[in-house]
Amino acid sequence: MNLKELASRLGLSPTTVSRALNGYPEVNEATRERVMAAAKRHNYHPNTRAIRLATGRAMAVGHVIPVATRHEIVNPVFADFIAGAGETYSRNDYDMVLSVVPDDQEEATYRGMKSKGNVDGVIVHAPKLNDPRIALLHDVGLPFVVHGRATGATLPYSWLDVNNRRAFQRAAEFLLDLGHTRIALVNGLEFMDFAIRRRTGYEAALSARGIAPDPALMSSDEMTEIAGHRAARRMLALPDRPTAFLVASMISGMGVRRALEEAGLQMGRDISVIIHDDDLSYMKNGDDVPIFTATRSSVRDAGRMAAEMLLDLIANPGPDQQRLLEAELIMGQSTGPCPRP
Amino acid sequence: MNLKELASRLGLSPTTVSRALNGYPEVNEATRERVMAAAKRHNYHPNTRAIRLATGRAMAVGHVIPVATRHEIVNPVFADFIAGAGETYSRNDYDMVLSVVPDDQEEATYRGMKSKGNVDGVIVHAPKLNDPRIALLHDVGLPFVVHGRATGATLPYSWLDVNNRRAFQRAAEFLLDLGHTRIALVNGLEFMDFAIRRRTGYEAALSARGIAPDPALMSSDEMTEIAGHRAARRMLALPDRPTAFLVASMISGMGVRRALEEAGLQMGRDISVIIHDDDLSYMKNGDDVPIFTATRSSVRDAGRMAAEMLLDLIANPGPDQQRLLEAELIMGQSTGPCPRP
DNA sequence: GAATCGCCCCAAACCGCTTTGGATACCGCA
DNA sequence: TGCGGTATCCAAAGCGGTTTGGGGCGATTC
Repeated sequence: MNLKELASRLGLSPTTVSRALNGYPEVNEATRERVMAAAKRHNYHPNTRAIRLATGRAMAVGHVIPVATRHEIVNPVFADFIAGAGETYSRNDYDMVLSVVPDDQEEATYRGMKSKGNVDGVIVHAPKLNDPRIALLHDVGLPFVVHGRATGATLPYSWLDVNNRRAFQRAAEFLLDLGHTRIALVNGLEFMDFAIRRRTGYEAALSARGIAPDPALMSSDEMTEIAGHRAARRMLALPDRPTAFLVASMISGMGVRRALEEAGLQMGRDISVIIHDDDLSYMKNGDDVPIFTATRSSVRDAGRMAAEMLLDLIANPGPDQQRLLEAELIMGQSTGPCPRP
Repeated sequence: MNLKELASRLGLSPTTVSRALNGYPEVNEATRERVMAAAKRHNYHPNTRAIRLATGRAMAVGHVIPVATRHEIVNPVFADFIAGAGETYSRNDYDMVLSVVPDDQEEATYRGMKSKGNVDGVIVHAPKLNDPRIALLHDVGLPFVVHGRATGATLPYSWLDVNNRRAFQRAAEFLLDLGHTRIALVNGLEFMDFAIRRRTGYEAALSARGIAPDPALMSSDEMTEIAGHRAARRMLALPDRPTAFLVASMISGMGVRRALEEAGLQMGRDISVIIHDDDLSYMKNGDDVPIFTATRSSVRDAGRMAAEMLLDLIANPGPDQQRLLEAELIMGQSTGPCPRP
């Protein structure tokens, strides 16, 4: 069942039927209803491929996932972001196309998307320091929204980010207020922009209290259980071990917790831990009472909002949009006063 | 730069240029090279939208992710499967379109995909007992491959699955061989087909040794850290507590481990644990030496293979294909002889 | 009563490619 | 010399929609 056939069944021209279905004014209201009814009755859905060619719009947005030989972006945070963005796309009848490509083909992929015209815009994931993708996408001329920010980018661009600096600053201050001075940072990889911001927030809080950040208490690694465990274990073995941990993710936090348990330390009493909680749907920080005290910001909501920004940008190409989200500090059972005042 | 323009620059017809680029024989080899060179020089990429309309193929496959009010399919396993499938699609110039839809709109989504024609086939995720999607997709007439199997389905269909039953049977036998008799099963939700198969494998192993499965040692819940912890804690509090655990996933396993540590039990010595390891890229079961003894099967590889099966099915619609993968039993540090012989 | 105006509708062009059905030129061969 | 065959290319008709540029007709205006 296509437009032409539907039109002939109705004794109308394809033009009129198309207009009736798309809400154009130059069609009698009675006719429109007749068309609508017939479309429903015959289960007519316009062919997406034809619409796309005729309108010149892809009605789709791309997410490029570089699959690296070295570091994986395919991480649990990504899954939830995608889920959030996908909800927005579905609501707006857009398709989400995911391209999983070797990281050395990322540039070619973006250029190809533009010239092949299979997407109207893209979301940029996991920006790095001086991320080259921003200049690239400007050059290519594809609307885009960055999830996060790229320190060092000279060109303006649209982004949505969590205030990572402030979140970690507040978390550190909270620990300081509890009397902790030996506060460890178990950070993500520091070529990732968000990790840099978190470190600066942490350092700022310490410095403001006259505490010099101790490199021995700072680690930067992948946000896995293993890496979290490894970092915490090393730090706990120090002669002047930390009394508190600031940890980059829920998963890292589980590794840290394992190290604490191995060391016979009780979380919340002997030692404090604050994690950053992306509020992942399948990895909740506790049921009702949070396990970890946390800086929380739903990455799923971020996905929803970033997608909305992008669709808006595609619909009316205007000035760049920015949106900075604040994380909330959630009180859990993993923090308490410093046992060694 | 489009085909027509490229053709006129070359002094050729669009027909010839199209044929030259697509490798058809009815074009002079010298001409073909001239065309190829010009295409490269002018950075010509055929418009995807036009190709799709002209050929009637979408060059895309769909993955429908129902986002439930009740249970989430957006889980970490899903992310890795997608990554694997995406690699296959990229290699074959197919797009992957993800549809995140409320679960009550799943049927409408599949039907819409067919009539709107934006995908050539779909992958079905997380099949349930008597999954209605199989009959639906038969009805709709969209090629599909199921990741897993749906017990109770009457129609034939293509699938790729891990031999979950045998994996859990072997794991249970391994524990039995170590002298364990009180073996607990921390399973996933049992409306999921794979969870049912795992349970039957577990039960079969016990029954074969004359041990009646004890309902108190069997739990079925979401595969989260929290749920794993909850289940293990409950079982450890039993008067006749288990000496070994068979656990559905890496994440559940982390919850189980937490419960063990709380109970002061050392994994591998006081108590044994075997998990199922999907070999997730960001949640490895240890670096070189596995943390957990595990039944391992890469879900990423599964994604790659399922996608290949689907593309094959689309290219040459033939008989259904099935593929059953065996999990390997990986020796880790979490198992040992039963301390209470 | 003629000119003007809206309201509805339609024919046809167009989006950029593929594919069918020739057309032309040149070849070898009878 | 003439004819079938082959190699090479092209014009045009699609794919299934959207959109432009009217056209017919009854109502309104002068």
